[in-house]
Amino acid sequence: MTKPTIKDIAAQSGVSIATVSRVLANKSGSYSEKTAAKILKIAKELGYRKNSAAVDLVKKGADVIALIINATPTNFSTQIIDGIQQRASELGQGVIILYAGNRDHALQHQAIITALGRSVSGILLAAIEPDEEDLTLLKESQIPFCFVSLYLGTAAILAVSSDNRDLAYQATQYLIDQGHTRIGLVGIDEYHTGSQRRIGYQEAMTANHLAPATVLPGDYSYEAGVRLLQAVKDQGLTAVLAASDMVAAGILTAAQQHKIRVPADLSIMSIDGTIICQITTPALTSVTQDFYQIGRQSVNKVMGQPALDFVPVKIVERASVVPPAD
Amino acid sequence: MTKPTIKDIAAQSGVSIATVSRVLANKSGSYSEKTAAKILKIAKELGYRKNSAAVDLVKKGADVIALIINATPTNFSTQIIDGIQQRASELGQGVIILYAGNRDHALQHQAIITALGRSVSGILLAAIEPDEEDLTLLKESQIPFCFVSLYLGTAAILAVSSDNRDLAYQATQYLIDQGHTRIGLVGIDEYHTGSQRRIGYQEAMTANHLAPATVLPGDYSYEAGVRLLQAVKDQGLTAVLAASDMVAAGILTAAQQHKIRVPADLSIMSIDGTIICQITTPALTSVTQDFYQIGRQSVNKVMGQPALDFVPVKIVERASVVPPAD
DNA sequence: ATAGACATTGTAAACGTTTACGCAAAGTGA
DNA sequence: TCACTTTGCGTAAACGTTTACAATGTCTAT
Repeated sequence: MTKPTIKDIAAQSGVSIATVSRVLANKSGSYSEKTAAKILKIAKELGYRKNSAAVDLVKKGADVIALIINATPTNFSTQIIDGIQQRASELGQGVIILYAGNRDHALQHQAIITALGRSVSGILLAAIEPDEEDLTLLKESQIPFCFVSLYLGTAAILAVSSDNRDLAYQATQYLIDQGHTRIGLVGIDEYHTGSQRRIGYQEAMTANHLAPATVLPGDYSYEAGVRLLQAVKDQGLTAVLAASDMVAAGILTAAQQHKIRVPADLSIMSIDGTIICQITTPALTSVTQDFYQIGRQSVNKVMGQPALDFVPVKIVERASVVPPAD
Repeated sequence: MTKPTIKDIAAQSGVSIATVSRVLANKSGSYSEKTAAKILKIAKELGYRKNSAAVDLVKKGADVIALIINATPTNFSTQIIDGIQQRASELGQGVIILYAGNRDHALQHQAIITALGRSVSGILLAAIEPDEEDLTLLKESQIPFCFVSLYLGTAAILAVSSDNRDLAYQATQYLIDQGHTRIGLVGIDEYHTGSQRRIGYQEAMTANHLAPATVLPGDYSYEAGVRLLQAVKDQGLTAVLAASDMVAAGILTAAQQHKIRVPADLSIMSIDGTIICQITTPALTSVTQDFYQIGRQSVNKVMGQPALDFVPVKIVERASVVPPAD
């Protein structure tokens, strides 16, 4: 009782495999209703299922978008995935997700290789910082790829993200408008996203004649937030812009352990705006990214449709930012 | 400049495609070092990459495990994925993740079809409640499948999870040991996992001669927790066992809005033990599941290796449970 | 020198589809 | 009636690998 093929269906229904294939592929207009009905019936009886490998082989490529994603300490991924999946299915594309571990280089590379080997119709890289090798691999592959939630700083490489410079500028300006002057940027990485945010932060500070106080690098994780609180305290900051909701949460709980009151003694503004912001006490004021939209736009882009480069952010006020005490 | 195949390599190196294939597949002992070196060099120069479709076709199946996962409101997924990925790669299997949306039936079904069409070597279903149709589809497919973090109540179907009955029993007993008598179970679903937990809860209550007070069904989400607080209050409970960290977080923030002090007025014990438990104030005491291990064991199981059915849980005390006030 | 074992390679079939091409039958317009 | 188009279907090639089998050459032990 082996897996049935179109050959079996052909045999049982007394037609050629070509006809079976045409019916099964819905090439309407090239078969009669009668044979179609017969074939479909037999196919169902046999429990027939198309062999995608065979289809991909002859069609030279799968109608599938590969999404490579790493285990970011932060958890915006489901919204991105939702957006991608939705838009992809509107365009008749499936989605397979390849997991690149936790900034694990080998896994990341492996995932790219896998995607290329499957001749997918597009590759999406979410929150992935590529190295040179990955990049040339992708470029030479002839298959379109697009970075998601990461902007490499050049229009030559497809990408959809928030405008990190602007995002940080807005957030910093918001803090300044509240009356803060000793503001730090905490938990950013040292790569593209981080440096773009750093620039926005610095621009906002100098535009308001404030000395850019402190940038404390990290890796967007909860633990980074916890660890960096000491430095925040030492610098005598009255407000911080946290690189992610997780960093914000880390700073918050660490602050509470140090008897630093939030927001009375320290205001925290978070970047991302996931549900984490509602869970903490106090709830975190954030500059919220539209991850769902980022997802959608990225499949547009990788499929050659018109798409946004930057998806707007918005500030949502919750309870973790107030004017400084002094 | 089309994508190079073994044929191109064969032509350039003056050997047959069979030899190229053998070298590229590392069939050691069936080729000489010299030709291997030559072939590998040319392959690299050409930027050759195997066509997985062709390989899968002739090999009748891919060395890949498909993981079907839904967008659970709770976020234990990355740990499960980590475990799966790790163990899979130890066994020489790749992993592709198929996203089943948010308990979206059509998508769920679609994902199963896709996995079957790709003749993967195993299918893992994480936190998926199957319907009859899905189940027969899987059973008839001849390819092994295993539920992850969900036990269907019969040994006939492969599954790896925590022992939900025992988990709920332990948690309830813990609350009782703290002196609570008016204990509710909040946010569970009405399917397998939920009813197993309900049983454990009830057993613990009756074993301690307490009337099972209240079971408030939900969907494991933050919103469910928020919504159900009113009922918790109305029932005059002094402690709740929340179906997930997200539910617990929802109950907590809603309680704070109602000026109910946690844990002084209401103790909250959470099921899952993800990082969410550390983020809230107070931190959530939880019965913590070992999701990483669940992931690992599930690939063992689906690959026919010896594996645990139930992965032990442990109670970790944080700050959200204290003895009742009165 | 001879037989057998072994190492290395080539030939060709197979995997399950899609699709260009061709052909017969049926329909259409004059 | 004829010429032509359309409809429905079959034949066979193609996609890029793997692998059974056969062929060749080399080595070893007699």
